[in-house]
Amino acid sequence: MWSPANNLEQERLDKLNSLRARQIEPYPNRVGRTHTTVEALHAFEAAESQAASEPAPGAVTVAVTVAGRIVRQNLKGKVYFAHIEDGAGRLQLFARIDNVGEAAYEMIRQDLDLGDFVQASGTMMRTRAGEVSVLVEELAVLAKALSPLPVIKEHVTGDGTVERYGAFSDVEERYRQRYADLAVNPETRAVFRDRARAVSALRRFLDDEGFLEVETPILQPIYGGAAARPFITHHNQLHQDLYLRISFELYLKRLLVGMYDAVYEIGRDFRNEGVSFKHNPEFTQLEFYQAYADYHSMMDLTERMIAYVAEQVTGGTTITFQGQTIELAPPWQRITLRDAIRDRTGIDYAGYPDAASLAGAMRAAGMGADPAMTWGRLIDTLLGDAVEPTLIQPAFILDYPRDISPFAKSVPGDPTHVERFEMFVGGMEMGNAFTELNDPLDQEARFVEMGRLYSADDEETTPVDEDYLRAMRYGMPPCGGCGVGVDRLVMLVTDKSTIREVLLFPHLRERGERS
RNA sequence: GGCCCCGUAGCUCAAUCCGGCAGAGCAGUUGACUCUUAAUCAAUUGGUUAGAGGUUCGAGUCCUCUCGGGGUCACCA
Repeated sequence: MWSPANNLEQERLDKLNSLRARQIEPYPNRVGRTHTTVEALHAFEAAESQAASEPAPGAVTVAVTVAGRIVRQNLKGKVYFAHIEDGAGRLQLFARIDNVGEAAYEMIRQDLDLGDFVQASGTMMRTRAGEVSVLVEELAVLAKALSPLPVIKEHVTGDGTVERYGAFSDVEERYRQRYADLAVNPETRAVFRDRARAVSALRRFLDDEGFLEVETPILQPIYGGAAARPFITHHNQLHQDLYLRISFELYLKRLLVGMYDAVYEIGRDFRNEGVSFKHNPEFTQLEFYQAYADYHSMMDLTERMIAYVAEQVTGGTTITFQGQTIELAPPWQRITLRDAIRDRTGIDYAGYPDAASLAGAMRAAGMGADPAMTWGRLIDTLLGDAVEPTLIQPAFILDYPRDISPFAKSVPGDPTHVERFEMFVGGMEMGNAFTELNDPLDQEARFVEMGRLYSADDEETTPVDEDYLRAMRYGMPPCGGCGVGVDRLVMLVTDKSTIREVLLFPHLRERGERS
């Protein structure tokens, strides 16, 4: 059973008990709200301007009942001012002992705290200072707050800018108690409204392009579609270990075998790996697959989609990300991986066709090169170290080494490369796409090849998915597929430098007693 | 996982360099105030300085370990 942790909570508990002792229910079941704060304000302003246009202006009477959380209060002798906030906005309450009576005024004076939810009934008016307010006739507690929220004071200066004092800014506490962060920091609420707008824009765009939204298993007997360590869980009754999915890829492509032309899924992937400013153990992924398409048409579609999302969230395709101006309107730069690496490092990896010679060239250029890495992994290292950080403006990097891309079709006439692109914006990888491999025998060979290449670090092996191969043997149409990291996309359009700022409840290590 | 930085009242922060009574603002409490809006004025409560151990006459401060967070590197398509 909870008990007060400090005098602030003790005093609030005393107030709650005092209310109950006077037969005032601090958590009533029913609310009688007639207007949101903003509706009340607009109703009054409309009535005011209508009255002003009439020949003989009379008193404006707009009766309302509003409800919200007390975010500021100011007791001034026998009058009381408070601002309440609801999901729509803020509104001032103005209560006088003459209007509400002595008993109610005593409750206001003694028992109300910042953070309490209240309901106020009265008529709209304007204070002498000009602020539209509710002249309160009745005031009721809707929910007593026992713990104090962080206190933030705001000062609106002459030019309309809001100065804030004592903002709740402790990063760890903001994440651990996101509800408090959201309650007191409107800009945090704005981030997650923007996130919702971004996700719904993705859906709208793909729906309009004729894609079908589907849902595939999160619990999978065989994981695959990416190189990542999975989370393992267990089904008790089936006596079966299951994996939390690391990608949707193999299930979505089964659906193309099943004759859907275009499908997408937005959902959670889980990867049992380190956390960083752009990695969380669970993250939101968008994957979409289109039959009769290839990676060129996926590029066209993807750049239009990202530009659409930016436009829907920010109002335009030119955005500011971490101090840099980024233009997301198509067309985006397209450059092969080989050219991009040669531009940045002077190394043309085509001249070093095996891992040993490439690693030697990298070391000669002063770069680290893990001797255990395959040729493709070395190239991937070059991409990550030398190319990725330079890609601030949106760019597609094309044509990847075959051995790190087991689900992509080869470039015609070039057995060492596959038709694959990754897209980068703001120095971050935002997505990954292929001309999807639909040759079942080649696919089987790739599984075997991957198993051989990665037997050393077996946890990242892509296991052979026999059911997926069976599906492909029924015939899979040529298709393009693309995956987009939704969290990173949201970082981009909300100008946040870490993924935790765009996750409502980012993963944090468990903490002991303090809470 | 390595390295660096951080953890003081409900919130935001001082005091740490160079060991010497643990402070301020907001919030709270009491009082004054019938148009305030960072309201104001007066008085006042509130601390296991993240935790454990050590050095010292004396530790928020120095040392060791633990916990948590941030950054960075490693890892990670």
